[in-house]
Amino acid sequence: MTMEMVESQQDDSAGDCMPERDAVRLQNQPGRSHISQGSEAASIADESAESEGIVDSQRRREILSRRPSYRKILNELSSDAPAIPKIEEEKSDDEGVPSGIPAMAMPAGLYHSNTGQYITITQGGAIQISNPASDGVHGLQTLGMTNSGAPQPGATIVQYAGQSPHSAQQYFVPGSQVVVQAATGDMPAYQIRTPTTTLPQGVVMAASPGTLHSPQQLAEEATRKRELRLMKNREAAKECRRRKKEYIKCLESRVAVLEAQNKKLIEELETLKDICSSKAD
DNA sequence: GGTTGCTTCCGTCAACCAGC
DNA sequence: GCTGGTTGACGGAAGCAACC
Repeated sequence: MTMEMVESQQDDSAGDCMPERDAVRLQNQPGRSHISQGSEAASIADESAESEGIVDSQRRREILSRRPSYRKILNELSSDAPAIPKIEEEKSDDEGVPSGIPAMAMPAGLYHSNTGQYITITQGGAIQISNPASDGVHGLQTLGMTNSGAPQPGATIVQYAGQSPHSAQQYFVPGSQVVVQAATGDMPAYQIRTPTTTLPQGVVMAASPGTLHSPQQLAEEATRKRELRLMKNREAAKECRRRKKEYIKCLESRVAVLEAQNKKLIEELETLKDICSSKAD
């Protein structure tokens, strides 16, 4: 349990509603110092070691060390105080869902097609297909999903609003599910279903590494990897901020509870003091 | 209406860290 | 050692209120 953190958060919450970013900046003043800016922080720590000795350096390194994740901290908090809800671990997409039936309320996910496109499943259950070659956001295609009238049990038909320039597209989705282009014609359909054969989980690259020969292909692959990394990090940043907000809310509620407890104990103490003084008289 | 300051949100980068 | 997840820092954009 990191009491230092709770105390610091209590101090923060006790003050005015300074934005978290500015609060952190003020804490890290002056300049662009950052507790986890590796080389910069290390250089500061090294300089202090020379001037202030090994012990001080170690203490400084402890201060500079990275904090545990919000989920970890909050779960530790909640283990100390059962009233505080835990941040739930990410559940697999097919958890709690009958086999073969897609989870329509699945969290926003990012997937990669065998044609180099990216598929994002939004909170609302819609599927967005983007082409990284067209600057990511541009070329976004949104698909509506419906479960009604599925031709086979457990399959979700995704009706494609636009004309697909590709043929025989196949989208692999974690959770032993696969999105496939299920029909041809004027209105191509997509299905999310459990594959009959074992498929690799997660991201499937557009081509096997052995098929990449030309520098252009390598560059495209590098660009694709970068786009994928950026999109994943984008989603991770959103999730991280959400957890941070939840973490701060929990800390604030904990502060409120502790303040109430403190007030109650002070009142009890005053009552006992009065009783003792009256008995002494 | 234009400007300014503040706040919030988001995307990106870079570093750290755990799991393999 | 590599890889992918996590998160602080930073900059930009947008919204809003106060002021001129």
